[in-house]
Amino acid sequence: MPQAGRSQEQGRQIPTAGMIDGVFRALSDPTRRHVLERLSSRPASVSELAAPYDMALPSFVEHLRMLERSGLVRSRKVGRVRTYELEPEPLKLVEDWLGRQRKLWERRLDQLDSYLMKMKEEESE
Amino acid sequence: MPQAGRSQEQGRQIPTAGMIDGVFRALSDPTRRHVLERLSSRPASVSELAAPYDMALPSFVEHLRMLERSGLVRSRKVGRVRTYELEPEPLKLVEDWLGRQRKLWERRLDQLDSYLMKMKEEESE
DNA sequence: GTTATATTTAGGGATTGCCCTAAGTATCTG
DNA sequence: CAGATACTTAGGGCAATCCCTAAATATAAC
Repeated sequence: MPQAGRSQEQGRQIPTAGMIDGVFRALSDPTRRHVLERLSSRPASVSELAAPYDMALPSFVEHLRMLERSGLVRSRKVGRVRTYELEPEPLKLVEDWLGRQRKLWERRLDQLDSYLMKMKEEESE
Repeated sequence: MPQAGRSQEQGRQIPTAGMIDGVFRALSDPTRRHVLERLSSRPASVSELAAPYDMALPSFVEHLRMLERSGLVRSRKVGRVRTYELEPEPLKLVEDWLGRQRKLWERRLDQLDSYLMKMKEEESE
């Protein structure tokens, strides 16, 4: 009996250094981001996903392949229909990087602010 | 009297739909991400930034240009030295997208979990 | 079994990304 | 002003992206 639970970790990739590159690149295209948004409500087939786009099917499918290579989605084929669904782990990877980075940036800019504040104080003394 | 404060908003870009593409693409290269990390401690010149990399200078400078096109950094040239510094706004853009997305994904997966849970219950009755 | 449906494969064209070397320009230093 | 320093410009190669059309394959439906 085949299981379908999320607790099953088949095919999950180990977060390589290079993996984050692929996730960012996958996210750099509006079509692919829209597909991900679409998939956040429910899994969908290739043609369902392709319908809104004025693009030849093979071109569109290439986007799906890229999303799958990046690990952001997974697909299974049943009969003649391939269904795609989300895989949220990689997103956390890049979110972590961004969060970490933003904290550092803000700290740095706060330092700059207090430096400028101090300058201003000393200036007016 | 030239101001230096962060409160000055010169050259800030309006968040276009296409801007987020550029930011994600800029972040998709490890060299560029490292540069950003490096810049989170302090501004730096081209050669300071290039030093750690085993790469011809013109190649490296191309990365810097891409970072600047994306809006993630800004540069000014004084004498023969060009200095780069961070520009945190664009990062928030992509962080927002990711945060929004992750919430949707998690909701979706929670729904899946409760669905599977229900299936299991009904199965064992 | 023929026809419609859902992809997939094959191949090609334009643009961009990511690297290089070689030679320039502009500025600083002695 | 001569030489060192800090980039900048010019040009080229190779691979990947992002789009296309035409034709194949595999399943489903009548």
